[in-house]
Amino acid sequence: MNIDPTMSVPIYKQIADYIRQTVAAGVYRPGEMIPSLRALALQLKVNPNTVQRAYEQLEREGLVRSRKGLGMFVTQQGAKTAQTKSEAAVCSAFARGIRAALAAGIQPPRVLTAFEKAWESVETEVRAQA
Amino acid sequence: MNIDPTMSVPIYKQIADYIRQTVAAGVYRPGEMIPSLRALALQLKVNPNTVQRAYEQLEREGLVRSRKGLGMFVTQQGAKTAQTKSEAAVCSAFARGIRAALAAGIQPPRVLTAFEKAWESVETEVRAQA
Amino acid sequence: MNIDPTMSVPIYKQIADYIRQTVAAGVYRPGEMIPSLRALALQLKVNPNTVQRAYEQLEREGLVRSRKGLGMFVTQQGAKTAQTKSEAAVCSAFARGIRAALAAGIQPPRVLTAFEKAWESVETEVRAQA
Amino acid sequence: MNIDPTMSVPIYKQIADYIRQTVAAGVYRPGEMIPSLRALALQLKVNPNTVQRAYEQLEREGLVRSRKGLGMFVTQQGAKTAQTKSEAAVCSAFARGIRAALAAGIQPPRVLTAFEKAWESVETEVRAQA
DNA sequence: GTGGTCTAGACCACA
DNA sequence: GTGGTCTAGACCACG
Repeated sequence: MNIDPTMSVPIYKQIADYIRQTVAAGVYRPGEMIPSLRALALQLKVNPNTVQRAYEQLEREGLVRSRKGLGMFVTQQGAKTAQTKSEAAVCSAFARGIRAALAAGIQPPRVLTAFEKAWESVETEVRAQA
Repeated sequence: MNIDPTMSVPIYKQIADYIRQTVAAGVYRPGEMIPSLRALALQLKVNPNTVQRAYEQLEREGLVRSRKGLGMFVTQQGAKTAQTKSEAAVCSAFARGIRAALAAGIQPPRVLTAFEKAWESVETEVRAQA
Repeated sequence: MNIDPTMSVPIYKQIADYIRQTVAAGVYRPGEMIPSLRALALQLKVNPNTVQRAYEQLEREGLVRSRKGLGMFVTQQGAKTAQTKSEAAVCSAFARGIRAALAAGIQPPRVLTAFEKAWESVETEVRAQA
Repeated sequence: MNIDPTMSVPIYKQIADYIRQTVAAGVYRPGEMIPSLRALALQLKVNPNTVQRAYEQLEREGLVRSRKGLGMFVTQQGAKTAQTKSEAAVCSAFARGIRAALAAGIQPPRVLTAFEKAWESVETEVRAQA
């Protein structure tokens, strides 16, 4: 997992996004526990309050549920919720891009080209990490 | 033009993006003046300082050049700069979406579906405005 | 540090120049935090917004990086950037003087004399402060 | 004569500086008339008010004196005044550079190097114009 | 506590 | 009229 404290995206959001994507991808299944607050804070070398804030948001989304003294557990509908949320985020990012493109007078074919270009650049990133 | 003060994107950035897209679309051509600080502030019902901040950023990007007592003028390379910047913003939005999709374990075909869905939703918006 | 609000150079630029020189001189090293907005504003008796404006410029130059909730930190290449920028500013001031001198028909030997005179006057200032 | 309306130096100051340097260089001698307000405005394609402002400043400096209906004439002590003023401006530019250099921890030998570099760059400019 | 944004209103410099 | 700077004071987001 990669947390970059220098990015403009706040740390707590990076954490929440990461957990949500992980649940959506099926790494943590309904009923399973996600990493404990303190363990994750230690691993990422961030303030426990920051992790807490991320976990609060996930709980508000209904993705996980805290059981006192035990930890945070993925809810039964958690996987589905995570998938829906994640897909909505993806759609929203695409919509923002398309809206900006049309406003700038970029023609539809060129918008598709931009999409392909973005795709390739992401694939290159992924390969570089591996 | 639509400014939404409730969005997380700061107002001054929304204004800068709007002007940049406008220049990219050829509404204001090199050598022409963009709306005066106060005029735009009145129209958008925001503080002149906020518009100024947007204009400062555009000047830093080399899109416009300010002349005291006269106004802000689109530079010769302004149109090209605006197009490049705008396209980069579009690509970046797409890349963000794709990255999030892959992280959430969404399969490539479904990513394309999401893109098409986003496209349609934007088209619906545009029609609604017209 | 001396801020002179009566000078034609805007205060926020004086502050930015001061911090840049400080970083160039090695007072703040890469990874270290520069004074907080409010602290510096109090010390200089200026509005925090004015200091912020200076800090924004330094961040744009890549000298520092802001982390919300923590402060502004000198980047790894910050020291080098600061030195380069500072030296460029010095050269530019000299060039402006030389250009003015030649335009006024001052002969090269007298330009050198003027430079020596300026040097002595600065040394006198420095001694006076100490 | 070169007036650049896009520069940060205000136009009226560019004009005043130019005339002052010209007088210092002996192009216009005491008792001679400098170009008429309207003629210069036409030639430089600037607002006559702007030229007027430059001329007002020169008159305040005691460099020229207006004779109603005739024009602006270089005063008897005008040449000397212009030379003094010009030299002071040169010294001041040098002093600013030296002050910035010392503040940035640049060692005296390197300051001299910067001065030589500036000199060469100005000479290159001059040759390019010719 | 940190930085970031916004408003209201002032004053200045410039053409 | 134009843009540029500054203050005072508010509210928010982040750690």
